[in-house]
Amino acid sequence: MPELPEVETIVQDLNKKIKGKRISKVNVRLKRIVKSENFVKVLIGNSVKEALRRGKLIIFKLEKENNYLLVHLRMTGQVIYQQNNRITAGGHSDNNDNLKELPNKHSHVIIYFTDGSKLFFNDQRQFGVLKIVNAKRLQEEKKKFGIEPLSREFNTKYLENLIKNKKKNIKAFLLDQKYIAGIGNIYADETLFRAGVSPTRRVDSLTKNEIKKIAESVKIILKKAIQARGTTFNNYVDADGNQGSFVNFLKIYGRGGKECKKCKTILKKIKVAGRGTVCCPKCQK
DNA sequence: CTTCTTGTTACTGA
DNA sequence: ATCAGTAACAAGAA
Repeated sequence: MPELPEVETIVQDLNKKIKGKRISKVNVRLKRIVKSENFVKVLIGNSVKEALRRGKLIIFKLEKENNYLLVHLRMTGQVIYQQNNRITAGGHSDNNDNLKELPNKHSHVIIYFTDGSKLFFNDQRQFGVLKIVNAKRLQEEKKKFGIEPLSREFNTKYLENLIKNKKKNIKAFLLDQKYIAGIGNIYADETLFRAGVSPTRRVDSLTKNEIKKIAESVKIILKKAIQARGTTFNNYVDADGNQGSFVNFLKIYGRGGKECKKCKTILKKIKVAGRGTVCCPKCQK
């Protein structure tokens, strides 16, 4: 599941690959994925100035007329860059089919560049979204997101102010993109385990020290995950088709029923905020 | 066959 | 207004 670290990895990779490349052709094989009428028209003849990220959203700044291509991968979306019939940029993958011939049956949009390279948007579940927006609309889209957790402004004090007068549980709060942008199920669970806070705790019950721990843990976990080029829990792959290695550092996600790495207590799998949630009843209070 | 999975939005009822 | 819960979206794994 592409969350902030996975999207960041993809964006960094793509930035090295497609800056300045001009689009010669666009093939929309599944119309539902594309939410803009002018999608093909805007892209053809345009070029990519740079790739950016806001939360889990990929933003391609286009050269012409202040337009932007927005890509949200949702659960199973992939953005794969292919040059000379060899894959050099990755995304979330399933069945390692990114290593096979592209396009495959999940390749819903293909962007062709004038130098012969291609960008594939693949999505098994077809929940991903591609659209074209202008500068004004981009600002509106960006405004829906809360603070970037890796920004300087995000610290204990900021988080303290953010949760003021809120009554949600902390897991639902961390997952809510309008408060903090980019955290999904994996990193919410890992963050709360590291902070020693139960996912079911209401935010108005947290002590100042717990808030501090959570703010610090968010940053540390996300930074480490980016360093590891993301989490390949199922099938995510990095720029060279290799797996993101953060799966080796997961302490809690996907480990329900197994022993806690800290205290050997059997980890609980529960449902919080409508999401499968793993926590240690002893380490997380 | 059923159930579960994940991100997001929409909707319900409290 | 705020919050919890659930359905919906689609496809596949178990």
